[in-house]
Amino acid sequence: MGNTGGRRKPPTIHDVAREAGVSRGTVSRVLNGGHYVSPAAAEAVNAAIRRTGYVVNRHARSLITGRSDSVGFLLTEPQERFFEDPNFNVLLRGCTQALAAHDIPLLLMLAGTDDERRRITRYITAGHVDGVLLVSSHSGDPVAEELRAAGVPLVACGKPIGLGSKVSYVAADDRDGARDMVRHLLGLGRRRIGVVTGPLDTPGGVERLAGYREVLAEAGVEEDERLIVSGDYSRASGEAAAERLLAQAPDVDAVFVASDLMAQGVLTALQRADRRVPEDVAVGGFDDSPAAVAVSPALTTIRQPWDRISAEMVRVLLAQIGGEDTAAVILPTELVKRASA
Amino acid sequence: MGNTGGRRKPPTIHDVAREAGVSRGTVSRVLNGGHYVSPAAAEAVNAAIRRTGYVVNRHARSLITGRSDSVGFLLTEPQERFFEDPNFNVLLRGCTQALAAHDIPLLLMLAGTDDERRRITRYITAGHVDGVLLVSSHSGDPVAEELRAAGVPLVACGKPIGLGSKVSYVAADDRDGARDMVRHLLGLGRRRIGVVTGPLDTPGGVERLAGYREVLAEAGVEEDERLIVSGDYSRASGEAAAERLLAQAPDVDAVFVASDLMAQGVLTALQRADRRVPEDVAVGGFDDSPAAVAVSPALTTIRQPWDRISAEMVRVLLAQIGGEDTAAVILPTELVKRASA
DNA sequence: TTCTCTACTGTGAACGCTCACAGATGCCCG
DNA sequence: CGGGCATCTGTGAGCGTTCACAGTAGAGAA
Repeated sequence: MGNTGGRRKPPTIHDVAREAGVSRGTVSRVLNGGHYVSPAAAEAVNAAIRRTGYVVNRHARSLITGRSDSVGFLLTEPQERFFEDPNFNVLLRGCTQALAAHDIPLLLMLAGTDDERRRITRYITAGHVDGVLLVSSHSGDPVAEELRAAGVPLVACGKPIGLGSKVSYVAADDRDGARDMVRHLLGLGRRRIGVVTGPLDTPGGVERLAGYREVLAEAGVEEDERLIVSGDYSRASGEAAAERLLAQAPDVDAVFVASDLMAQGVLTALQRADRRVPEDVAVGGFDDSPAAVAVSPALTTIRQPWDRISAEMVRVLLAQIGGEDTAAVILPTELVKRASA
Repeated sequence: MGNTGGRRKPPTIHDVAREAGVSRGTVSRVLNGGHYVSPAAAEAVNAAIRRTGYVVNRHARSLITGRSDSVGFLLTEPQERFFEDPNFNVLLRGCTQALAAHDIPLLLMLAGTDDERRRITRYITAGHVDGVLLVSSHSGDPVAEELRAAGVPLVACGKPIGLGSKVSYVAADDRDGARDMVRHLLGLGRRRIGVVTGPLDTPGGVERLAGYREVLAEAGVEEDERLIVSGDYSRASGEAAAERLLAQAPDVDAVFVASDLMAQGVLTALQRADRRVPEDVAVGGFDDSPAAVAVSPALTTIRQPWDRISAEMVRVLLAQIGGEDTAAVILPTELVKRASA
């Protein structure tokens, strides 16, 4: 097969100008906003563009403007965790589409190895993208630090935990979501409420646990360390955590699990231990991922507004690229009641 | 916060040349292969590059070479189906990493709406990417046709079904995988083997069904239309298909399901109908997705070599960009035995 | 010596665009 | 009627690179 047909040389701004009977400058002005052009000229140019099928050469434009009109979507560190997580897909898709609306392509960047990390950092700091959407649960991510230091516009998904310079971020209100869920479990009359936390070096992990603690304290339920176990958001870790929980606190009557994926594992473990859900043990998840309805009983869970998160990330990043000062954005979550609690 | 620090103007090839005491041309030669440069000059240039932190400006390079040194990863049509599919992630990651090794960024392109389709087609045909990795199960995909007609290097994942000009593709050997699975079920002594096919407007759907038929014919088992039901690769469709199957052919003693996701649904339906797996009904999946081990019993399934598929797609695409004629690549699958069959 | 060949190096032009600036036109106001 | 202003248009320069070409130097052959 091969390149049958080949690619013809595309028309340039010059061709359009000649076709429309105006100068390059006028065509350029029409292309960029259209200020200070007469209606007649604009019309002629647009017609010529249509006729010639002209598309701007972004390389030439970028060369002079210094902008690349593209942004990077950077995933650092534990790729498996995210790639297994359906929310990642929703986020990636949302960002891609939000950017597409601005005609800005998204470059996918996966920093797994140190070598990749170096390459990507160089690529970004060299100005090949205008800004970066960062997904990194890691505390004190060195790539993020370096990019921030280089003054690269940066918006993180989720609160970047740890230290260092301040970074704009967009996140769901993890703590408040956790509070809602635990309140719901309390409302069901449960008092021995366990928790399977996420990794405690991630903001989500920390915040969801904090919400759990707050509500119990508020309600006057005394805290019991045996009711607290932790996982790493994976299904398998949820299963293992639930086993530990059952061993440490056999009288548990509800579990708040910090992710649906882990909740799947918890359900498996409970089933094996012959505990009925929700009669014996109510289970609450977090994420409202597809997994939540795939299991039986369907999971009561906390929905994170991923579509809004991605849209906000893009909005904030573009604002930052535009030179504005941007702050953190926290979006509300929603309790989704299903069969498991 | 905002742009504290700001971005300094990066060094150019000119700066490097001055620093190394040579001309632009020599630096450029070192950058591109290093032929016809004296060892001394090359050394001086490399030292200067290291000292200045120079990174080539890809826009300037692209402007003159006409190459963009980037490729698009294009997903057309039913986005939900793919985004729910964990294999998609593996593929995407594999392609990104394989390209990264060549220092080529991957642009993610999602063609959902007609508007997006138009925009993306224009973007690609304008030469903003050198080639396209295409994921599209759709028959006669108009975007693919248009790209092919424009002479854009193109490699599809899976055999593009239907008509039109020939397109290079990389695929797992669906038919052979199906054969392996059905042979395995026969080997277990099952004779009333049902099948839940994928959508029959996709190559995978067609090929896997063909493999099923071939083996049964070979084995002298007479075909029974009641044993054939179809789904769309989604979990829910698998569940519905299994219900139909049980109603039409209650004596079914094995089911070959064309995807693990659907197999999950099949398992649910069988459980509800009080059929034990694998004792009453053996179940074979396809994909070896994470879902395969997440369910109980764990799925016997066919593993597709996704890591090799992505690597091959990139290899073939780069060859095609380099002007070579490329053909289809078919990779072998592997039977993974677990509890369900 | 002179001529040729190879290895290497520097120079200008060009890629397609935007931007700053200068010029032109028309209008309103003094 | 001239000056100021707003609106519109064309022109040249330059963004950072590669590429073709010309040119230099040294080695080896005639």
